[in-house]
Amino acid sequence: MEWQPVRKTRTFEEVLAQIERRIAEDGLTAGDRLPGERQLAGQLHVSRASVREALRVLETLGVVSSQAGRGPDAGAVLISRPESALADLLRLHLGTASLSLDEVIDTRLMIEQWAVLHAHPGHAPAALDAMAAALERMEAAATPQEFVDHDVAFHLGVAMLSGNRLLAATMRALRQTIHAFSVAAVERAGQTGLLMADHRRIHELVAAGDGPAAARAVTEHLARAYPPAPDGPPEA
Amino acid sequence: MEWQPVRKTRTFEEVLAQIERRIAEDGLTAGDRLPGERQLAGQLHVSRASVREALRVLETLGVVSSQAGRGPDAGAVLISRPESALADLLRLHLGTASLSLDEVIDTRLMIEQWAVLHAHPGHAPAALDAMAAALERMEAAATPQEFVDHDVAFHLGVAMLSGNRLLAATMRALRQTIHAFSVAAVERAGQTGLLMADHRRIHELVAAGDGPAAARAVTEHLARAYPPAPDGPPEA
DNA sequence: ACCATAATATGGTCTGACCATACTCGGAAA
DNA sequence: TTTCCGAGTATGGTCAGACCATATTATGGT
Repeated sequence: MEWQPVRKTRTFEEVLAQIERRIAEDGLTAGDRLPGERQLAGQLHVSRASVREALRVLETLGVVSSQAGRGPDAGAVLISRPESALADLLRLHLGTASLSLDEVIDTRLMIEQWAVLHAHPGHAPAALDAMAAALERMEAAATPQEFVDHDVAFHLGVAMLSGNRLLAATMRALRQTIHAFSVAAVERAGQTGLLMADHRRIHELVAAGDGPAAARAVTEHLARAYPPAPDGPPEA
Repeated sequence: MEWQPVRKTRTFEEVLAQIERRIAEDGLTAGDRLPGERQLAGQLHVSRASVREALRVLETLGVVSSQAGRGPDAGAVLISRPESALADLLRLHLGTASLSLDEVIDTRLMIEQWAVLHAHPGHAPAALDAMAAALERMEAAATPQEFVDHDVAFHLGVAMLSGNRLLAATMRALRQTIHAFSVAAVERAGQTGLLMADHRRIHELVAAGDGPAAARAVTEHLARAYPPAPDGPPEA
């Protein structure tokens, strides 16, 4: 038998847990501030260095953002833009090579099909509203950038139809990548009329509760928005 | 007009970049070691604290793992087990409430159904092998813990059928959560005979290339493995 | 040859200090 | 009175040096 090394927890991990707990219990949200480093260190009876290591972890996790020289109110700010951190994470995990377009699109297709087929009565209305709002803004968009901004919001709304936060989180995690791909696609396509028609159709079908038809519409839409995959597998 | 504050890079970020560069240039892989903290600090002419903050970031990203007291050969080890970091990320992003069982199971179901329906001829053989190996080990498992270890490996194999690394990465990200849930489920169920029969059936159907039937089998399996959801939505 | 002990190097932590920045507030100038 | 400028002050960022517990390696005695 082999002895397991007891895995003594390092103090910054304890600090991390306490901060997380505090965020949860106090219901802190984006924009709220944590106590200053010295204050935290004092309250938790640890050194400032340990507090800083914990804050560094929270920062790479995309939870807080620190800024020097802020006034007496002070401390790390809670943020809520985890996408980039998650994207970095994925990039690092998958090795040097970044995700292929196919992989991202397939995943998108999977999530959106699932979402429209499993729209949850309790969550769908809010998602439908978000989709409708995104549609309006898309119409008024002047630049491809702007159009894609709202396009992403629309598809995020689709992902939220089922009320499954994990799906929405995954979609948000892919936001950056999707955005980059999409701007290129829209600029290549030039006109957005067909895409908008697809969007409206999807929205209508979901609103009418016709999941299967919506799923087909989603499939067609993604096929139209992104080149039909020339062929030839990327890897040997 | 407002001036952007030039965002002076903090020294630990510079350290981070240098370490990443070094890893890439020297072609370091899992198991290789970085120089010790003091040595790194000396070479880069920064304090040990800055080096440690950088290492903490790399640790959060799942790139390295530090361990105290190792001999003169030294430093942080390169690893390739990003799952826990990703899991933490997701947990934090989704707010104070952790994911519900339903959300995790639904996502699993979505991924596995998609995977068996879109098995990629180039990637499926390797995944099938992994599934078969996991099956054998599951039979020999003595404890629920052990059984679940290989069960998770089996389902990870399922997720890899399509060759989409994003799906596999997501499944890996959920590994910890699934593992915890599954141990409880297996202990509750007591006997694993039915589950093993499901596993074998899924493997056979995929091997035979019958995606639709495999998808149905996956659905049945997950329904059997996890209680049929009493009812009553968790949130108001 | 073998095993227990000492030496050594490492990560983990703490203390106390200094810097540059950003806010606050009081007093001088309008 | 109002406006604006400057000192004061608290913050995050960084550093140097120290101590501890642990893990590896040498050492030395049996």
